[in-house]
Amino acid sequence: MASTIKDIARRLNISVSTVSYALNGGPRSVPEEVRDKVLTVARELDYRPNRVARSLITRRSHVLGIIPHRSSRDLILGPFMQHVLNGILNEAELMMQHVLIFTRCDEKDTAGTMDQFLGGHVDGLVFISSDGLEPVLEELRHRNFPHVALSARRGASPTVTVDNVNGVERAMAHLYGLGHRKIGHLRGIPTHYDGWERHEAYSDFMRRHGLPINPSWIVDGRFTPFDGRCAALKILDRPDRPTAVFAANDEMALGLLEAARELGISVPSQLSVVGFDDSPHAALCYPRLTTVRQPLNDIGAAAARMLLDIIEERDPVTSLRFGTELVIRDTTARPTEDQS
Amino acid sequence: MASTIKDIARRLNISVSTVSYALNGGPRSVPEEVRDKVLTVARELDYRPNRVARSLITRRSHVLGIIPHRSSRDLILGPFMQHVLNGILNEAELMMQHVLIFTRCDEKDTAGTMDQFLGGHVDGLVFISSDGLEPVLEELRHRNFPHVALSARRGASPTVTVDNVNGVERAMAHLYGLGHRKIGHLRGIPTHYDGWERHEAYSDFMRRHGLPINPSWIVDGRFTPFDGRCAALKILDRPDRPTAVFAANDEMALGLLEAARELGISVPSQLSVVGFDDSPHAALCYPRLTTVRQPLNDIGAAAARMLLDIIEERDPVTSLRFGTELVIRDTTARPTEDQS
DNA sequence: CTGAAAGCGCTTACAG
DNA sequence: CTGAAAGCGCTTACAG
Repeated sequence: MASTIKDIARRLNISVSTVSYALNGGPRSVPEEVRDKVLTVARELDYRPNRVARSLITRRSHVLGIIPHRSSRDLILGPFMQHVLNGILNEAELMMQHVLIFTRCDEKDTAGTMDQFLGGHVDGLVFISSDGLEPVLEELRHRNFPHVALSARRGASPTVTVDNVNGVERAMAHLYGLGHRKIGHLRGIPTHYDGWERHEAYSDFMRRHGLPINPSWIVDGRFTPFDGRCAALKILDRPDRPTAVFAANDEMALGLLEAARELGISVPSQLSVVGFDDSPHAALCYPRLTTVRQPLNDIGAAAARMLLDIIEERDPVTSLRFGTELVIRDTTARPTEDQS
Repeated sequence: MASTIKDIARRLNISVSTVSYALNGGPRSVPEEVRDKVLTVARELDYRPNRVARSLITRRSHVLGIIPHRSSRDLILGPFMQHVLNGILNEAELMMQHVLIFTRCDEKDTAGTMDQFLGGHVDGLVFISSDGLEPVLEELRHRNFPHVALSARRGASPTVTVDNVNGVERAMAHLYGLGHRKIGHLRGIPTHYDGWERHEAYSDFMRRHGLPINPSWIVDGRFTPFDGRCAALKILDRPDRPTAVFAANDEMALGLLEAARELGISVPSQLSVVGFDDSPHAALCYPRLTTVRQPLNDIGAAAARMLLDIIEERDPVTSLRFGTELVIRDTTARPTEDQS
């Protein structure tokens, strides 16, 4: 059986309060010799403080909760989640917090979900995506429970987002500037806010420039290379295929590149491709991917910091939006004459 | 203020025990009408059970702890961690457990580290790597605290490992079979058990086949593409470069491919490359990477399951080793005549 | 200055 | 069958 402060107190014939104060170095001061004795006995007994008992009183666990996005039955950790999580973890470490990932998060069972979230295991929550979780966010707001959402509509809950509209604008303007007029889109999950916003921005650009939006040039995918490949096959394997495709993220663009290779369509000479994210592999694949960079690590770190600010009732910052940058590499070029 | 079972009990003039039994549906039975009233009031008061209070008594948090490997000051979530974590999360979900990632894990401060681990936040621990944490594992064993280690020497603590020796053997035999005799190695962190074991297996193969081991053909890296590129540059940018290189993981192999491209060395005609992992990008890069596949997701899932088995004192399974498979793609070929 | 006691929100033996 | 009580391991006002 593990030892407790009671055991230490008994051994030294002092009160538990003194032991507690000695162990924590405050707030009440303890004579140095007593403190030393407590520390010695603690070591002898292999004492480890029970943080759960403490957090029952202090109402702080020093753990940040993460709610991953679930694009299907199982949880897929793509580069987006990977790098955002990396940012969260590094920032959490600096702030001396741990990170708990909630696995079960049934959209239909709001009550059960709330039970998990509010059970005291975490001091606050970072939602990787708000997709399907509006009722949960709503209740969290109502209960005033600290939370931050990525990929969510700005306004209601505190958010850390990326400027999708601006990012897509850069990508599309680049393609348009090269001479592309027939531009397709590998769309993300439409209920996913970023996916939705990028598609909106794409459509908006096409309309504004009087370009034809061909429905068969727009196919959905769940942000994976596999989905990207399948979707790309549908778009590219037809006589009236577009001369360029903008993919909602790099993973799908990678799948698109693969599909093009399979169909013998050479990139960028016969097809231009732009992705979104600038995940590390965008620079390692071949041809190297032209893409819209968003600072995934920084977004994660900012979300973690904002969450702790809310938990500790500091600044009233409630939303942050990161800019993007177009990274031109080797998958984009002018369309060839006969294509236009 | 959030409501508690006391509030419910007071409202209905019944005891907290009855409320507790009603809410939990047992173990004591409660008349249906009382149960209904309790549930109604609970809803009215927006009652959420405090799981921390419960876990103080039951000594179960239903949370599995993860200790990531830290290759440098900050935590790097490469594909290895990504897919292992994915396996852990999916399995944890099936087992109704959440997952807590420990951010702070100072190798020098064993006591402080143990405080975190044993604080009651988690029921057990999965170590992504044992690198630098032997003293911690030792104490965990001594205290009989449930834990499982990946990338660790089999024997002391329960482990889930991959058969590195066999995997490397396949990779090397493939290169040797193609006619390669001058084979270099992009080595992982030597204190990392998998990295160490792969290097041992590489050396062993070279020796057994009477091949020359040239120290300048072996360079270390921390498993990242960036390190792979730097290391590869050292190996390749010299007159007596090897005709093939075996990289300790795919990420470094990807960096190697990039370095070769920069140096104008064409793969596979002038240089053969084999990686390890078969992470998704191995099939998406160009040329597609020949590599040793290990079932990362399954390894994570198995570790999670083994941990819960230990926590709940089921089977006495204490170690599991997964096999590998050579996936031949486009980065390996016979060496050209003039190279031999 | 230090000890006895209340209490965090639960679960569960123990009485009645 | 149900309530009063003890207790999980702590923290911290409250007495002395």
